[in-house]
Amino acid sequence: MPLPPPPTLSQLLSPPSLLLESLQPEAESLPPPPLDTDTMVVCCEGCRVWFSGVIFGRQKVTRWYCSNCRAERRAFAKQQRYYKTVGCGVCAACQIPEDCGFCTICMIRARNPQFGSMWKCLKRRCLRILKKGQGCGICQACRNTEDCGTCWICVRRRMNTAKKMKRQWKCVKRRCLRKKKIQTEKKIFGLKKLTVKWKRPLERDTSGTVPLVQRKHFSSRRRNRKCGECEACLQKVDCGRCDFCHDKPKFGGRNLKRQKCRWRQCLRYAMEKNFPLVSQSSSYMKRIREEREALKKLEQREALVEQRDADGSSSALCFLVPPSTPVKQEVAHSNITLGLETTLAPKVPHFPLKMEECLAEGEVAEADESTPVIMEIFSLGSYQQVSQLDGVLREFLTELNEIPLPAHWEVLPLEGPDLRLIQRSALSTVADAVIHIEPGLHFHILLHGLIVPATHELYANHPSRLTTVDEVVELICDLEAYRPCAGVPKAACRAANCAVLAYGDRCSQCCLTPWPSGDDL
DNA sequence: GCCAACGTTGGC
DNA sequence: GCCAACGTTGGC
Repeated sequence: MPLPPPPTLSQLLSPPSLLLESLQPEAESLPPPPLDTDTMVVCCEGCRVWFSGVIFGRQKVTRWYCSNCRAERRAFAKQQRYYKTVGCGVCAACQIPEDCGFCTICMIRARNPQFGSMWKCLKRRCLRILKKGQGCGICQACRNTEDCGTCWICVRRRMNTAKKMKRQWKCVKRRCLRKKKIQTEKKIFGLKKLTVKWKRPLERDTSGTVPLVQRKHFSSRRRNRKCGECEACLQKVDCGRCDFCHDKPKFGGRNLKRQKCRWRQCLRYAMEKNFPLVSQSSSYMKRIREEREALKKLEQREALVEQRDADGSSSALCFLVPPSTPVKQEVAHSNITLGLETTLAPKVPHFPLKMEECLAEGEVAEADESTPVIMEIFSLGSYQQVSQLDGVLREFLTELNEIPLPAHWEVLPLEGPDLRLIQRSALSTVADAVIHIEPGLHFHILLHGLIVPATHELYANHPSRLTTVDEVVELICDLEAYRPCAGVPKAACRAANCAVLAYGDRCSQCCLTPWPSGDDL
């Protein structure tokens, strides 16, 4: 049966609502009024025109629309409802005669034929239904159903037919006009404008007493993102390997990203911008880790291949230089690495070493940021062990080696299927505690060889699986709030169900166990 | 909210 | 004018 033609917006808009007519305040195109709440001059959220004489009564209104906009919105909503229930009958989706049988809705319906009939097969859902964030759906641009074919986006799309455009650019003539208008107004009347206009006293100083350097810093619209002192700022040569370098024309790139070499991006600026969040923001940490990891993987692969090519030997050492250390410095570091490998390898075979581990306790603190840090050194033997590790744990190992672990925690040599972290410092309350991360990322904790029972509150306070390095760090931080139960080193004093970790001297279980006489201790 | 893409700025 | 790269836009 042919569908009735869908109602047009103009049909839906006529006749105008009588109710709205009666409520219509005096419309004026006024400039933004002073912020006086008693004047009741309100800006319409739809057309952005200012109206005076608006009465809210007791209603709490956060968004207000003028009568025309309300009518438009109601008509639009009605039309959308129509598209959702009946469909426009014209678009490609409405032309499909049968359900696809594969979409989520069809699958659910296959399992449960009683499933609500109002849910349409996703492939048959009218294309004129506007999704949130797509635009107002009302303005002329939103109502255009086809690309103009003449704007620069359309032209470029035509030119790039062989090489598809990376992003799905929207035809200029189909970009929501209202969205644009609102954004423009926000810019004009919003805080941004004020912040641009406002000038620091230093900049306003015309006496010439302010040093040029300072004035230059504040007068620049572009913020100086260089401290000029950190390792990254002192690096004058692009690495030529990172994604931003690859983008540069001098490295044969297309100049699309136009960003500074990753290893030349000021470290202090990054810290200043993000420092308060560094320990809290998992997304920031995630981003940093992902960036570092992606590059490190690339360098790791290249370093391995290069070394194998150079040595022609399967026992070649794999040197991993931190990303902040540019390619040109690799030779120098290689010498250091060789020395370390030779002297330390027998003591800790196949173990990823960090520079801090090669320094005496006091020296660690003295090693500043500029100290080149060798992220990982391992022989092919350890490389093989790493590769034999569960895939997920292997990823995890890489991530753990990327982040600074809490003081004196380190990853243990790979033995068995678990990834293990140990507290090395004898001064720590949980010295020698070992966190075992099992394949599947479940974990358990051992202290002096005793397993912390699964009933311990520590497990309850953390996810059963450690899926991010942040969770590992949080676990460590929590763990360090405990100390070994007094019963741990003294089996005779230990309850059968000793919690191993306690807040006080003894866990609650051991507190219930009477201590034996001194002779038994 | 993220990030690719790109307009634009500012140093040279 | 060229070029590096900052800051914003807009699709996802």
